[in-house]
Amino acid sequence: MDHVVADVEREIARQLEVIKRGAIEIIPEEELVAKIRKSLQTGEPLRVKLGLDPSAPDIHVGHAVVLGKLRQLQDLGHIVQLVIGDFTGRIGDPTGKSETRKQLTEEQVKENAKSYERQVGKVLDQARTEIHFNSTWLAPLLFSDVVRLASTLTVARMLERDEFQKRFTQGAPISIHEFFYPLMQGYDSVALKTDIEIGGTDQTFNLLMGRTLQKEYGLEPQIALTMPIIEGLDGVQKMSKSLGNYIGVEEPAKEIYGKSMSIPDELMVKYFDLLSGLTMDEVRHIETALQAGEMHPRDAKMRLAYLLTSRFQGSQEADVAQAEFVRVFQKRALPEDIPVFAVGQIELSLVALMVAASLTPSNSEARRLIMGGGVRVNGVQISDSAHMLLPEEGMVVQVGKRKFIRLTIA
RNA sequence: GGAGGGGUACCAAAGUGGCCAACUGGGGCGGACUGUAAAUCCGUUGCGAAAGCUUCGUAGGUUCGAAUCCUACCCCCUCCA
Repeated sequence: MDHVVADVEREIARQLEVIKRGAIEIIPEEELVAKIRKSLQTGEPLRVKLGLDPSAPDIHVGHAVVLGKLRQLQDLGHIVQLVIGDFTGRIGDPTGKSETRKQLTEEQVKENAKSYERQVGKVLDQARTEIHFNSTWLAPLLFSDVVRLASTLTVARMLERDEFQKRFTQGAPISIHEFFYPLMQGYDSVALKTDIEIGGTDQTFNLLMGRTLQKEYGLEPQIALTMPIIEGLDGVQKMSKSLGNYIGVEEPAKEIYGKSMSIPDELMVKYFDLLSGLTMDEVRHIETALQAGEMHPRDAKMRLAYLLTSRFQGSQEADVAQAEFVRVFQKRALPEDIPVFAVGQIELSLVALMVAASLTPSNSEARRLIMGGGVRVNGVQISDSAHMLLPEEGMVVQVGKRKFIRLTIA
């Protein structure tokens, strides 16, 4: 009997260690220990929830931090509840921008959910993943239910949320309905009897709301597990689709590799730590080697880029992407496969060609680029914006560092 | 309900009858340097080959001419109730 107990304790310690790696906060840790113990004793897996925004179905590397943690939890035997916020999405998350969201249709929601499933499948274990739509339980609520929900919180309490706090002091608008967002998200945890809810640190308030509401409804409160927010390619703002500073998990290998190479050096170790899949020790090793100047930052970053690419697109693709990167950016040679653009063999202006091949969105833009020295034809810089050219088979037009087309005579 | 302030390009912010397609900063893009890093420097940042056209919350109006003046409307903020 004694060693059974000892085994349980050892297993708890093991699980805790896995869960803690890379996490910012576990609120509260003692309750997590209790939940794990109970799970081990009853054989019931813990339910770990993650909320997803239905309107932006592009999973990026920032999400992968959280997804990676979920995967670890699955590997520990627990269950993931993905909640597609199809109802919440109609309200808009109070993270700035007061644009009212357009309501998604049923089909769009279904489609986006499919897309999520596919992308998330790159990281999660499908067999241990449940997908829920929160309209299922939110839509049927009566106004009286909503009042009951709302009465659990005070305005002062609501204003504790960073985002509200900030906007309130800045005199920026806060709509009343935005207060419902955390309430709804919290109610999701009530409906699903969630044991652990995971999110970025910016979600802390919402995660705690789940605890509050679960207690209010006589349930055992969930644990809030927060993960670091990862900065995007600009190195300053958090990675997000709307800021355009993201690496999408479904992007072509070339893109993932290239974008990874463009992250600032200061961010490298963080990326290694949270996304590379390397052990703590390996990450430490790279970190010290970099600090000591024993490793060229470029080489470290290439390793990172390779690991990220192969994680999402497989190692074969990663090999190709790396070789391509070396060829194009380090040896300044032409990429392997340049998109081909068919033209007639008639003289035409370079500007017109660039627009026709959608290398640039407008003629003005094309002209600016030419005058700025950003355009090459067969490797020769063209600086005359009125430049005319007679297409030849195989002629290569390059715009900037990375946009190429090869002409073919139609 | 009352009083006051405000809505300018991707963002911030000047401009208050012509010199404004709109100062400046940030961001973006391109170039030099390099490691598709950072820092720095240069150019560029509504559309159009140009003439010119469309832009300053929305709709009208005054004027030879408006982002700037008038009218109505919409939205935001602050204080009072």
